[in-house]
Amino acid sequence: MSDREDHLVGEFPILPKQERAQQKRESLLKSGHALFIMKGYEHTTAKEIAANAGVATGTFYRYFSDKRQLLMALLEDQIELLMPPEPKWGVRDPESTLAGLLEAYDRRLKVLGLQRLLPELLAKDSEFAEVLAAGKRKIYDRILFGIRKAYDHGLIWKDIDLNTVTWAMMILAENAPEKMKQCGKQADYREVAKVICRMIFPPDVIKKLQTEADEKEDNIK
Amino acid sequence: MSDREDHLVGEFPILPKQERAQQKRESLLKSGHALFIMKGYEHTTAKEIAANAGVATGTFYRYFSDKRQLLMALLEDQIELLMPPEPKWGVRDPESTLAGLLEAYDRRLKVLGLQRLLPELLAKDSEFAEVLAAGKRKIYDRILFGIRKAYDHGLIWKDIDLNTVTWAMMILAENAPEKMKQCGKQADYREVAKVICRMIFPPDVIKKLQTEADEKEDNIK
Amino acid sequence: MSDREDHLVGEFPILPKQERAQQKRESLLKSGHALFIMKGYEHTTAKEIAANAGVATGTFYRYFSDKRQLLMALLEDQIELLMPPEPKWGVRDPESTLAGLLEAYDRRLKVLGLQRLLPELLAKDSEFAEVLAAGKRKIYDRILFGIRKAYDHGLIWKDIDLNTVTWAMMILAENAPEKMKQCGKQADYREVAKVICRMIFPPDVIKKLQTEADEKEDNIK
Amino acid sequence: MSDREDHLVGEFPILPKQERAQQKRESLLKSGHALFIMKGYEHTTAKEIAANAGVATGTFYRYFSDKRQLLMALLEDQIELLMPPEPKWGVRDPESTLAGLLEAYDRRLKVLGLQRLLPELLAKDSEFAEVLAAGKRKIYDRILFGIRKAYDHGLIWKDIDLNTVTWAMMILAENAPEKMKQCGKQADYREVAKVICRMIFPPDVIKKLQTEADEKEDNIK
DNA sequence: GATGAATGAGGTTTCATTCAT
DNA sequence: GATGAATGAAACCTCATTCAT
Repeated sequence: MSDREDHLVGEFPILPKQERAQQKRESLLKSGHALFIMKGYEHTTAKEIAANAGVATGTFYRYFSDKRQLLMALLEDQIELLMPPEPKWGVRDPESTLAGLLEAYDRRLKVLGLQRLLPELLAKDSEFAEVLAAGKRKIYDRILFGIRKAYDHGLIWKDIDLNTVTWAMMILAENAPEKMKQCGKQADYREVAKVICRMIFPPDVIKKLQTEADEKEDNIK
Repeated sequence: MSDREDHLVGEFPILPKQERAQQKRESLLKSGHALFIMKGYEHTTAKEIAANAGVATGTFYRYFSDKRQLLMALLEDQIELLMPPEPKWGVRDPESTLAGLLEAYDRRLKVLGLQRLLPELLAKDSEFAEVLAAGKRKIYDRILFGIRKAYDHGLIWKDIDLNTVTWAMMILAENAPEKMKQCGKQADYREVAKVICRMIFPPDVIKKLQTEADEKEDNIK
Repeated sequence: MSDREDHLVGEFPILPKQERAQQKRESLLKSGHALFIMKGYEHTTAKEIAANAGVATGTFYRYFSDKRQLLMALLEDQIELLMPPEPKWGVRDPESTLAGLLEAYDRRLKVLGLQRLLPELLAKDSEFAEVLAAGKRKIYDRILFGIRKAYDHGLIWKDIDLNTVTWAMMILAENAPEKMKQCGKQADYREVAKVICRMIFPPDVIKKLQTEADEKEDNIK
Repeated sequence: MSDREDHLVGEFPILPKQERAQQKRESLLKSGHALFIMKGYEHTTAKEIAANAGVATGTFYRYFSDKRQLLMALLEDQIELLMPPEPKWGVRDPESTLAGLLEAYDRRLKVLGLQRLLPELLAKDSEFAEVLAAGKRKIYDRILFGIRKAYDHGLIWKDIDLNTVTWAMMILAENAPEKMKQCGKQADYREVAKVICRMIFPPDVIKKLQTEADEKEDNIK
């Protein structure tokens, strides 16, 4: 029981330096990732993860102290991937910009896919909550940064709370595509983007940005 | 729990059998509900639910065939409660209207609280998915109905997809308060409402509706 | 643990004197009998027996201290029924005599049907073993008595152990019909009887007895 | 158990993995066998079998999917052992022949001992019934084959049904010794054999075969 | 390092029996 | 007396984790 505490942080039992070892670690991560998404965290056994990765059960525990830690590693590895590029709002048609971002974000989300199993874990495991919150916070900060710049350029509603818009954007980016798909519709990033734009930009700004964008395009031609 | 105590004082609790049984069922549901939310579905055992409800393990199985069915019952019982009242968009300041709706929805959501644990289950249990989707669909339909009426009255952006706005509203209503709280901020329904309004109504409509609302208020005074 | 001993003998909790009570007792016995045969002793629950008898679970325990005791009662009630009538070997064609006895015995065995579940119980419960052995012994004694009389009349092989023949007869009477049926053949009591007769009577006796029997029949005509 | 001790003394037990596993399987089979016979199938728990075999509960389930399957394995493994050697009826004193066969059969039956618990299972588990019936059928066929040869040599009653005799023999072989022991007598295979012989062979054949056998014996002297 | 058999705690579920109504 | 809901011990089985090879 007392050695439980040790696991909480989830230190590497061994730093895999060899090529082969790295491969095995990767293989376990991939296997765990796939199975967690397919069957859920609780219903995936360490044995399965190992078997699916082509190694023995015991080997699992050489690379991860725990089933829990494997999930942790997945989160840490992959939450980075969700970072959106810094958006340039003034540069071109904001709806297109946003639609592009949404699609990219959603594509990564699909790859990640882990969010499905997080809610249950959050309740039990505050560390997960922290790791995840940290990741979200980073994304949030980057988006907020972009929003703020746009705000300073006068592109955004004067009388709105930037934090709230930012959260709204993230929430929509995370959930809209899945929700719509659940209802049988293909996710239409363009439409979602349009809606979000209404949220952020006053109509005249949108028009102006679009006109500018069209002109640039014309110039290019 | 508190009404248990009542019996100790005065009248003998001659409850018709059926009623006692109902009470026990309720108590199991409540217990399950609380534990599911606190510890997650997978981490809650039938034994715990029973103990927490003050009954023996076996009693659990008199009322529910298993844990899954208890959750099912919770969902079916409670999803109705989430139905928002039909909103009257034209009647008064839309931001206030919306803020009120959001707060009410969120309050009920807190009571429900189950959504936290659903994602993991949805993947494996199509029946859950169906029950839940049916519930969501109903809410969606009601919101869409309100939106459409407003649209017909020319209150809403002409060039926007009503389905998308509706989904966006639902998603924000479901997630915004929690997300914001996760980050330490008190949920500010008013701000969220404002953001959502920008999404739906063109600025002039908002202004007009607010003016009308103010006038009405003045008249009342 | 100590009160376990009390049950061993299986005293009646209450002597049912009323008509209705008797009926219920009967009904429980019948129900238990049927279910034991259909599903086996271990796989039959007290609840089922009660339900099938049309009474409440608790009522079962008013009439029987135990599931075990119900089986006991069945055994005691019914083992009597297996007692064959005392056979008159010299009187008529022994093969017919025997075939008749076999068929009757088998019919009662079918009605009883409990023998199927006894072997397992014998191991655990010496009391069963005793009750059953007592019953068997009685049957054995009756058969042996008949055999002995025949022996004294010189009808039976001089150089054979009467006990052994008697056991052989009982064993064949108990098992032959079922075994043959298991293999898809209709039980042919006549053939079994013939075989048993060879075991008991020297050929000349059989011939003599048959001739006498035929003559008697002729006389009747 | 006793060979456990051996390891403590001298050589290190480097057994190839597979062999160790085999040993464990055997040990579980043996343990299950013993407990089934001692306490009956239903009254034996998987945990007990494991404990008695000196392994953990979980280990049981590595080797057998459940109790039922262990019994199945016992049946399949051991039913072969019951196959009697092909009897040579004409060769020597048939009573001796038969007595020998009976004793051997019974000895194996004692080892097997499982028949005690089968009846209850047969009713509910058709697979058991099949496995067992198949085994019995094989034995039956072998006996019948011997009987038929003897019949063709004119050694057996002309007017008797060979199937019936065969069944009768099997039934007696299976049950006679146990039944007699139940009644406190030592099983007297010789007497049983004598009785069975009367069933099969006409008296003159028996006499002839015995005389021949005696002469051979004399010659040997 | 790698292996996978072994462990045993702990979850799920059943059912003989009791007991308040 | 009758009822059937309640009890909780005990069976079944799984799986995270360890450890001998």
